[in-house]
Amino acid sequence: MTNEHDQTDAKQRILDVALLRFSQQGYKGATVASICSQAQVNVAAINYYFHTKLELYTRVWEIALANELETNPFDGGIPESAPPEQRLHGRIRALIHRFIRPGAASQLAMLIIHELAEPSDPAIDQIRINAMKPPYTAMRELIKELLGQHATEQDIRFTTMSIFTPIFGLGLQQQSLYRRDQLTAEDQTPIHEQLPGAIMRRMIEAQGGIDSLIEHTTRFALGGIEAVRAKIESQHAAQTAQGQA
Amino acid sequence: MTNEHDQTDAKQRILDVALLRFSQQGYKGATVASICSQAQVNVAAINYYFHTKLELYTRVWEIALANELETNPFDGGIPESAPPEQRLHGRIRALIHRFIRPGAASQLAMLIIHELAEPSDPAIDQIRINAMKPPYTAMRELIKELLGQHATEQDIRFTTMSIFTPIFGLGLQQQSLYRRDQLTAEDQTPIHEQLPGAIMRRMIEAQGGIDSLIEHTTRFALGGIEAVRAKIESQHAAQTAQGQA
DNA sequence: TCTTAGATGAAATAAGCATTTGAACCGAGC
DNA sequence: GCTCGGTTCAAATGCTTATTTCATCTAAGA
Repeated sequence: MTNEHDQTDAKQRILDVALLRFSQQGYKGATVASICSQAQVNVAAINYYFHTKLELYTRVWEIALANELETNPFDGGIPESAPPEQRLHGRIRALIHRFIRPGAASQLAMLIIHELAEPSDPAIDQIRINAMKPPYTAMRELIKELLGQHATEQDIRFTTMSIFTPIFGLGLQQQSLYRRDQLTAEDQTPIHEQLPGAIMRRMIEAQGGIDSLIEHTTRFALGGIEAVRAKIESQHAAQTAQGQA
Repeated sequence: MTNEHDQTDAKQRILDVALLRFSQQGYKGATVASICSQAQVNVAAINYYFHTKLELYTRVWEIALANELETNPFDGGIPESAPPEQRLHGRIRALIHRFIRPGAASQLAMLIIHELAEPSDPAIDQIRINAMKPPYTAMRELIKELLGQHATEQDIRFTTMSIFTPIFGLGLQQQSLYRRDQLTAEDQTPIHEQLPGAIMRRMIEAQGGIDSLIEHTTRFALGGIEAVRAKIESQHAAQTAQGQA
């Protein structure tokens, strides 16, 4: 029978630790042995409760995704009725908080970044798509609205990419630096502190840094959108004129 | 004595193959055994000529960096005397060609992306900085010029990041998809083709896609810069007015 | 022709990893 | 008290790695 009350049961302890380690170190980086030792269970327990490491990993993704849906709305709390500029600001704020906020980036975001950097197994593709597509699609629709009715499919996708990718990319850089910190022996000078990404990290970690980043990213994005919109309209005007001639 | 003329000598064959494999698969992904078999040498040859895998890897970085400096100028061939907007366009074109152009991204760029995704060893930090800092610094100076004299350090760095990171990030996404292609068994439907990154890949690989991306990125960047510059100037005007009051 | 340093090869070594095994433990129900 | 199923454990297994060893080959110089 189950061993009920020795603190939390083994299965739950494994899940808790696995969620933490996979999000910090990725699938390969977090070894079965390290997870088990931290969860204070024998290695055989993983096989007993989850069959394989990969199955444990998919459980962790499911949990992280469920946690995220429960706590962080994609729209940053801005209602659909608000003007699109304000909704963009809300979404960018939500994304930056989720992917970049020092020490508080969501575990799902960290899992996504690890998978982006180092795809682990096709088995989790479907759940990965479930996690990534909705916020992307929502952003895409918003961009479409902001670019106006004459925007082509390419205009919309390229613009969405221009806004999304730097946030992903910056999150990745932060994680990369974190992993390098881990790798560097204590007595060594962390030479990678000279990398542009490290300077960015210091700015983000400074007082008010994350809010400045949100403001900057929103402003930059709106400026970029405006430029693309201007091009779309001038193109459309030219085509209309030609059509009339 | 040396075995001179059996085609090219073993050391060179190892270097050629290693450059290829490390840039495609990263440090961990490219195994000593696979490199040796493709170079048609015994595994002992790597130890004989290079001591360790890590030393071979640093040689490869040195070679990739030297190749890059020889063939691809950072400025995209636009002279310093050209207007800054045009120089930005040249730099963005050079970066996109280097990091994203399908099938033709430079080996140095691919090495950089792999290191970003999965840092291998502090031993190559210095050479990595040598490879990344000059183009970043050059871009940073250009942005500074475009933002005008009242831009703060933070304005400059955030803006540079907004232009640089999407190009890195997109290159990373392309590599990530490539690696996932490798991982997926032939008889399986590549489900990851539904990911936003895969759609982007198809657009880039289409006829004229890469040029459209360059045009878009430049336009978006200039729009973003303009928005940041407007904020800087209005802030400065407000401060000056306050100073006078 | 013989010597010898350089180069190559097959096999051994050692470490890290996920997974499996089979015995031991433990507590509820008979 | 005894059994029995769920649970835990230490140790073994089997695979993939980089690295080492040492015997063998090769060709230039004496």
